[in-house]
Amino acid sequence: MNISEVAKVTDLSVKTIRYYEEIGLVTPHRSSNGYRSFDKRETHKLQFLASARALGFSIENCRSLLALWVDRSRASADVKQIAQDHLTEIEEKIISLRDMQITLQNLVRACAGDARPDCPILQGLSK
Amino acid sequence: MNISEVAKVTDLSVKTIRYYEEIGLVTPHRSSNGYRSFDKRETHKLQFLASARALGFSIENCRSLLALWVDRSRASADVKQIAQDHLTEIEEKIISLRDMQITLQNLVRACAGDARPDCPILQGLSK
DNA sequence: TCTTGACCTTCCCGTAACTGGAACCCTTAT
DNA sequence: ATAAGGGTTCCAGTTACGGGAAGGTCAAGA
Repeated sequence: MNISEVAKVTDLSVKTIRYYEEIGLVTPHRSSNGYRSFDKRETHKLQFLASARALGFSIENCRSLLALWVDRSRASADVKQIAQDHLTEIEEKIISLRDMQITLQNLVRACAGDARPDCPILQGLSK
Repeated sequence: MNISEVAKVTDLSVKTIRYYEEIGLVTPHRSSNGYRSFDKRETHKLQFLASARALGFSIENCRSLLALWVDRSRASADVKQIAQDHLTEIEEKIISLRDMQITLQNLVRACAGDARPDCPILQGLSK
């Protein structure tokens, strides 16, 4: 499969796939004309990467997960550790965003949002 | 005030303050020795910026908010618009993170996390 | 006076994970 | 012959700074 076809089935952009090759996540063969050629295995890797990225794993975590995925003798504990750590990060981000949300909601609610200059939002920010 | 002192009172890093000057958010005077010298006004701007950044506003939004802040003839509607848009972004991020969280929680729960290779997390990612 | 240490300066590189664009090659159809 | 629609590489830009080098400035102590 050529790159644009793989892009379609994996729902990744052509640019992204080239980037993943550049950083060593996939290693497609090359046709005689120099075009990348993706077999089933490399395509499946890209699908795996797409799923992991969709769950917010960093590229480096994806690299680790991919290595565990191809390693038949892995321990599931190693996978779980990565996932658990990532989950913790997600929870922290949610908490941080929620704090911002609450503060902002209060400011927005208090602001008339009309033509007058008085603005509780700006007041809140200048303290 | 010299830069390190301002850094302390604003709780911004020295690097960050220099960066804010570079992109035109603040314009400190210079002492005869070339050191930056922050008066009350510039220091207050930095405090404003620190608050806005803490609420997750982008630098460009901070620039707009700062302009409205110094503009005595602003309409509070303009401020509210920026805040409301940002609030929407935050809500979208939270939703996205919560989706990831739920999916990941299910995978992590299903994974034994022991020495065996069987791993529902990897299975979930390879679909 | 000299030196030491703590300031300050500018300048340049690196980060994450790509995206956009330029310049150019390959293939197929008209 | 040419045009359209693939493909290729390489370079620059994105966000909001942080790290570090090379070097000027200042106040205090020996």
